[in-house]
Amino acid sequence: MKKITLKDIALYFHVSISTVSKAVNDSHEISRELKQRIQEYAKANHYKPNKLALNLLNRSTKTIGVIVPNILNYFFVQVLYGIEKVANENGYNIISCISDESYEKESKTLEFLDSGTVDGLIISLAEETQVKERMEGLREIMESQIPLVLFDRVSDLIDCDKVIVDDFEAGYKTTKYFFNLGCKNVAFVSPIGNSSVGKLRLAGYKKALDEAGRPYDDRLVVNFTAKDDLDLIMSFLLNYKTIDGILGLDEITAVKILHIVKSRGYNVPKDVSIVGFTNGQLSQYVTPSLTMVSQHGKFIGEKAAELLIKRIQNPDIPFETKVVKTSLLVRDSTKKLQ
Amino acid sequence: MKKITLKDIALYFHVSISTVSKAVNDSHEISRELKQRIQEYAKANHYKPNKLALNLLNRSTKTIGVIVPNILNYFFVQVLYGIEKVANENGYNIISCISDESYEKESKTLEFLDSGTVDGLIISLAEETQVKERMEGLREIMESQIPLVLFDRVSDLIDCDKVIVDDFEAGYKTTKYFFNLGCKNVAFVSPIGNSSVGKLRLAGYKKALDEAGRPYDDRLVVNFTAKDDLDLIMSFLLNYKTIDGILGLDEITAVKILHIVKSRGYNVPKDVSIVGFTNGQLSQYVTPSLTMVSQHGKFIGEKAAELLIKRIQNPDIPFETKVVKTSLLVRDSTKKLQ
DNA sequence: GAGTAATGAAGAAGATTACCCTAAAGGACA
DNA sequence: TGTCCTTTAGGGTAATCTTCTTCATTACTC
Repeated sequence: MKKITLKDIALYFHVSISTVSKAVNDSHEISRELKQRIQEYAKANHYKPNKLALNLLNRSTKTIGVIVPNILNYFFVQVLYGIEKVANENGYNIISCISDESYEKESKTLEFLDSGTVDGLIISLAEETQVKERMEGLREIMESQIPLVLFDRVSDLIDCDKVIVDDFEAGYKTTKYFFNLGCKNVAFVSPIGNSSVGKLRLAGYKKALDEAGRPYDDRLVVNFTAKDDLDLIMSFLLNYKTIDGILGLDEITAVKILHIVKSRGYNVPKDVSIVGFTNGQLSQYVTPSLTMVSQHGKFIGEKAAELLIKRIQNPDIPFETKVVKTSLLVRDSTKKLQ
Repeated sequence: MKKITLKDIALYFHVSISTVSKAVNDSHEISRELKQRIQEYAKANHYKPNKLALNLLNRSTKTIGVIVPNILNYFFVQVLYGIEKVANENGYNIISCISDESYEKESKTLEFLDSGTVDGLIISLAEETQVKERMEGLREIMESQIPLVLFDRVSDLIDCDKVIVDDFEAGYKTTKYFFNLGCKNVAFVSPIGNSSVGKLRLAGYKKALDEAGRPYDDRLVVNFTAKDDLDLIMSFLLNYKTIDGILGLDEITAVKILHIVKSRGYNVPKDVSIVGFTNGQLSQYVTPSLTMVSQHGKFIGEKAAELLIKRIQNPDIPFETKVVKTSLLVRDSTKKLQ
């Protein structure tokens, strides 16, 4: 017993398909009596208009595609939550995909989502895509005229709506904050050294160094990947100099650093202050609770979705870039101001 | 400059649509020369077959719908990750929806996903749906013959493939574990008292009590909702009796309990042992690290996706229920065995 | 006259809708 | 009161969305 269609109903009542269509849509062109019989029959047989046919007819799917690099990262989950909220309020559903930081997977996903499946796209680029500047996939999308919003991990090579975090300022402000606390040697530990986001924060860090008249020491800047042993890396760092401030570029990194530092006998925040990026659940509940730079993930998601829906409805307005300011949530992992 | 279709190309070359279709699909029926010209033109103009039309033609979308109650819960993110992995390996994409524990939102989503949008569904029920046993939406789905897999929050009223956690056994084993540690008064703190999952774990808890010959004290069983003040509730609990073991039914609850208990001057695990459910990142990094019951979220997601894809390919095999065993990850929040 | 190569026409997937047709009813007018 | 014209109720036709596939239909060649 497969899905019932207008055709089946038409056959049953010996009327035309359009009559049935009008009947189920309660058109006044159909007599009360016939309409009622058809509607009852339709209901009894669980008739539902086939969405695929309607989508084809209307050239719209009321669906937006989202591609994030990593769903186990709480920041992206927050963004996703924000997107879903706004999308839902506007009658859209989201089809969410994970690029796993891989250009290839991102491209394949893009190809899947191209060509009618979605009304628009919200994307944060895979690290590989950013590093290698492989924009072919996105170019295709742009040429297909599919509304596109990039967030967080964006690219200057693509002209579209964007929602970004003011990462340069965040790096700058946070580093200055360390200095205000009295820190002398502030390390910068990044699992995303290759992404635009990581680079901007580093630039901010350097500017703060510069303004404070301190030399830039690249041995205090540590890039690592998932394959590396953070424990080992931190041990080199801590043996190199008397570190009294550490900036971790995402939540899990900050938490891991805290663990490692504590396990080596340092007191946080007395000996070492730690600040992390992305305010999630983790940072609140570790001991001591971590001072964090919040990027307002949910808010970013909401803005991205709003921007996209606006563009879907009005494709010709000029592109917009929304900059979301970060805020510092001071907790117990940074010593008090002197 | 909108999307180019076969028709447009046909018009350009003054040939029929079917010729173009065959040409772009590299059919041997078309002369080499014409084929090449058409293919070049198609490529130059970024022709892509319209997925909607193909979906309609093939009556398949290579998309599976997923509805989870809450995406900010790490367990569901893990499941989602597992689903995405298997789906992706099999050429499926996922359209993910959040029910926010609300029956109404779940129903609306179900309606959206019904009627052709997806090839199959993977769902964990909203708490409201479970409590009120409102199965109308799911019944519709079943009658539409859409392949369906329920996981974690399931219902006996619906006959379909299921992936469940052995929550009864988990509740039982964990409670027994507390007794083996020497605990006398084990509290049971649940934010999901109304869901099947919560009830099963409680039943296991009772069985362990029973076997140990201890009386069931319902003041040791605490149900609360997001609106309630857990701090206050815990204070009542701790004042009521000398609690020396607490079972928290999800990760964030366990972590919060740990915080509250510690802040009241108790030593964990010396005075009170704590065990939580769902092994995420939180529990590893709090101090002391929490002993957790792992439900293997990613594995559940993988199994659910496998089950669904199997059913899509073969709709007539009998329904299956996969039970996933939990495992206890002993860490520092439970005292040592005596 | 048969075989082959190259192309086109038509139908199918499912739904909507602008437009058309038919019959009966209503109204006007001599 | 009979005839003609106009309405309108009720329903059907066909176009449309895009693609693929099956089955012709040509025009050659041997």
